[in-house]
Amino acid sequence: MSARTPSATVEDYLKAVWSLQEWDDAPVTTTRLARRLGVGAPTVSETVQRLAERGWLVHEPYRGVTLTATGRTLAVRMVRRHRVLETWLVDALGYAWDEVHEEAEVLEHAVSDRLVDRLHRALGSPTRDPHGDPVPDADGTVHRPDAVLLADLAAGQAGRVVRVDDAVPEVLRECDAAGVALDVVVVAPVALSGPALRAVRVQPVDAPDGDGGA
Amino acid sequence: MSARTPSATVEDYLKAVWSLQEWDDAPVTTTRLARRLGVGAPTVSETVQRLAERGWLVHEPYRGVTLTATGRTLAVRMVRRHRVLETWLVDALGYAWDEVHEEAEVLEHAVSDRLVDRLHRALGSPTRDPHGDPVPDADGTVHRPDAVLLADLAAGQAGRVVRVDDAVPEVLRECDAAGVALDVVVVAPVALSGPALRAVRVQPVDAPDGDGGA
DNA sequence: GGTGATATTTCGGTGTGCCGAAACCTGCCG
DNA sequence: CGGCAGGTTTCGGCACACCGAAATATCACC
Repeated sequence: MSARTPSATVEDYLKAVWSLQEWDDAPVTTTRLARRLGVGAPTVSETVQRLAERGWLVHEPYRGVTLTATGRTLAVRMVRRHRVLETWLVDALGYAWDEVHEEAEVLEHAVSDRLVDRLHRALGSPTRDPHGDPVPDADGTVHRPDAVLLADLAAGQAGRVVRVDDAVPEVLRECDAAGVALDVVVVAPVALSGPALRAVRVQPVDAPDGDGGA
Repeated sequence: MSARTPSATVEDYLKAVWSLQEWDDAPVTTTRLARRLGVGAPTVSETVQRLAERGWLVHEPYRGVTLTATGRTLAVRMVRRHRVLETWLVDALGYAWDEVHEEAEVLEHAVSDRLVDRLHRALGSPTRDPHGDPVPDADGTVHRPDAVLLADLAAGQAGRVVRVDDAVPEVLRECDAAGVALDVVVVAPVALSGPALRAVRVQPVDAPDGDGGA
């Protein structure tokens, strides 16, 4: 139950739990966490137990995990750090949007809240990162735009791109090549691979005036 | 002898060894390292042995440690990271010079060389950090200005401040209060505490026209 | 309602990095 | 040159974070 300073591993686990639930509310199992974190299933089982003892999450054995209020706060803080850092890398240092994820993944464990807040302000207090993901407020509020997977968009229907999952760099480069970028209006079907279609989220719009990309 | 990716601890130890020799060539003992790193003497003994096995340094038991070429390269890379980061915090984010050390100490383990190089360029390729310490080149070259301790400056002699040790924030704030900043010309004796007099290095100059601070 | 495939946890084991207590060198001083 | 006070290393032990192999639970299908 001790509340010591969380290690980078703890931060990673909590952020992973939160992220797995951001766009999808299927139960967060240890196996999904293992895949996400790139470690073995036994490691996750064990670590999850430690985190549960520390009060960051609740573990229902063989069922899955849920964040406690404390855990969620820490998780959202990590997400904020990650997204502010990605924005900084792109806006201030000229990185491409497919190059920032890995770098931010490491940096997020090393920046103080103070630094993140200054950085955020210096960047003009952006509300979303280069991939369209919302930047949580410093108080932990997250404004999630409701949007559908591009894969689920009915043929002929138009949608404005509001978010592209940044986990797989190849997908981002594929979007670049297809002209799919934030705020671009596309019309289904769009010529993208399956993974890419599931990485892009759009807000349906009425007036299909863009060229779509097909 | 394996050459795996160095951990943050390894980076800290190597940088500490290098730093203890930057302005002073007394032997680097495990005890000095322990004080510097804030860990116990047994820990240092043990860790130093691991680093020696990995080929980063040579350990002469009961005598002290010396960096190998590989170790020195890594150490200087860490110093470069640290100093570029400090410069960034001050120049781009408005931190005061007594606030950046701790922050950079953590960040230096999380930034890639690529990021540091971009940052360095974005800052205008500075050759020294906010405390006057030289920023090593990307290839590992360090240009150390020869300068004497303010404590050793003969009375009546003038000197231009070229470097202030940033290890102790209080010393930096004391300098602020006394008007001692980089490039300021002071005349000995200067009204500073002992630790501060030993933290400031000056280059003697012929024309004592500044007001000194006494 | 049993049974097997699959998911999950337990078990034994490893490397890193830390500690206090105890053993050990080294150099100095009488 | 012996002994003592330092500094230094060795020893036993701990927490974290990982793994593969083995045991165990769950669920879906017959």
